[in-house]
Amino acid sequence: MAYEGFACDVLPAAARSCATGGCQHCPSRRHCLAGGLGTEETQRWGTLVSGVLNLAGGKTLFEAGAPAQTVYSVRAGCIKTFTLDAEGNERVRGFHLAGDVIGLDALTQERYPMHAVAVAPSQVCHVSRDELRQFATLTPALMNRLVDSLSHSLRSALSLAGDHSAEQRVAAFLLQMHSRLAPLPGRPLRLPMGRRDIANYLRLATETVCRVLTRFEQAGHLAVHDREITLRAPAALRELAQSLSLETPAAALH
Amino acid sequence: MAYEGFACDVLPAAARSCATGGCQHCPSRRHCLAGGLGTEETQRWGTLVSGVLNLAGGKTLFEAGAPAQTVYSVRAGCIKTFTLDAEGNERVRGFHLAGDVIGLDALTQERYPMHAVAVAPSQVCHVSRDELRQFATLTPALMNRLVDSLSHSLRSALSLAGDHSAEQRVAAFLLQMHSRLAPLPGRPLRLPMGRRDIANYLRLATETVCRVLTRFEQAGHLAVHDREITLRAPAALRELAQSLSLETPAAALH
DNA sequence: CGTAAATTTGATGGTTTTCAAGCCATGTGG
DNA sequence: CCACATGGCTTGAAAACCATCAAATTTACG
Repeated sequence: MAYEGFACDVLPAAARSCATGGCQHCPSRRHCLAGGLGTEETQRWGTLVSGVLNLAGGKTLFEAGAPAQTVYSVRAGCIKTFTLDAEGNERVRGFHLAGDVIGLDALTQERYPMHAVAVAPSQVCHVSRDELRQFATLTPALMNRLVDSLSHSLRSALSLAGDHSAEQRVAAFLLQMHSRLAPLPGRPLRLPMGRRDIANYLRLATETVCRVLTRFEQAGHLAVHDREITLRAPAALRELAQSLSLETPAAALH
Repeated sequence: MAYEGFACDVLPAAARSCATGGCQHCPSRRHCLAGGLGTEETQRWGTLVSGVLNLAGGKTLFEAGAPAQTVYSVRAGCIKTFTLDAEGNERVRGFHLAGDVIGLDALTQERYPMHAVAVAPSQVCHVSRDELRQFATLTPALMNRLVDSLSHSLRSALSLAGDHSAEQRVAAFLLQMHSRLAPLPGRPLRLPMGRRDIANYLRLATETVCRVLTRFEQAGHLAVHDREITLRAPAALRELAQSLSLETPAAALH
């Protein structure tokens, strides 16, 4: 079940703060929601974080339909969110890396609309939905981060909506992962998730993702070693992915 | 340009009210944003409507990037909204029928993110963005309609995001049009838009839409006469379209 | 009535999926 | 330590599906 080993894995805020020095010294604070906040506000933010949860790869964070009282901020690792259709087929909706927030839907809804599972060993911070909501109304900088986060989700959801070729999708995915994981210059990009999840997310067959990767490798655009990928010609990938990002002049509902 | 013949085509609110008896007697009031309001509130709503615009088929209502001071409520006809990508290719984002509202983005943004063009002869009501925003904060029923309208847009946008077969897309489209246009029992469904716009909206080739329609006709699911379509076996279509609607347990961002 | 546009049908080709098999790493039990 | 099973990844061959090109037919409209 979801919270297997919960009690053992959660460090109370005090212990965590003691162990890590609090949010001010969190290694992923720059990417975190709290990133744009001042020192004082960051401390206040730290009091919202009621604990840190360690999740082994494959473990469930929460399930669709469960009451949503908590928003999670990813501190390390990778969480995938997905839905299940009527036939029980998985449908990956997104990957959440360090600094990403999961469960923002919870701000306006009572239940999680998706399942959330750790794809790699991960750490996530608990944040009370109600306290976050309250704090956000008092802190414009935080509210801006929340809105940014939501509109970013929407944009990336819409960018997958178009009919793009397999190469365009994979190229865009690799570039996005590269910018989000930001490996040190010269170091390879290590993808936290497997080919099957990537393919599902991009709405492609697993084999197609493989083939596109080998095609890119043969073209000299990158080097593949299992889940480690070295981008050799990011410009070529960017050219391929272009139409995926330029497509939406502004965030577009209708 | 957008407002060609604007001055001639707009009836001032007073004249319109005189001609039609006001929003209380508008033929599409049940589908309108004002639909859920009480008599008194509907009258107040009527004062927000500053005019009615007649648009011939093919005429532009507004262009992407234009300052968004007005929200439009479709009274009759059909307006399509679309974006243009870098190469100038059109991309249909939605069709707006009687009762739909166009430009709700304008509630939070300064400019229209999309182009809006009448696909068939249409009538649209002008509503001031600022007055609508003000009125909505005072009228919970109206605010609910606004949120419903937005979440409906989001859901339909996401339902197109999936990778579905041409038959699934066309079936879902026809069912949606059938329920929104609600032809009298036994009467055919008259589509306001052409095959090209349908195909573009569904991310298919025009020819594919044609072929699917003839395939449906040969299967006995419907009868096609130009833009008039009679659904003979809605259940068969519903079965095909199922995965498109059941896919999202709840409105899902992430 | 005639021209342009929209719709339909046919033939062809390309991209992706599907089915099938092999490879490789990891882990387990003997 | 090895045999073996497992699951993820990769590659190959065939088929499905849809887009594209081309042309016939119909419809719309000045």
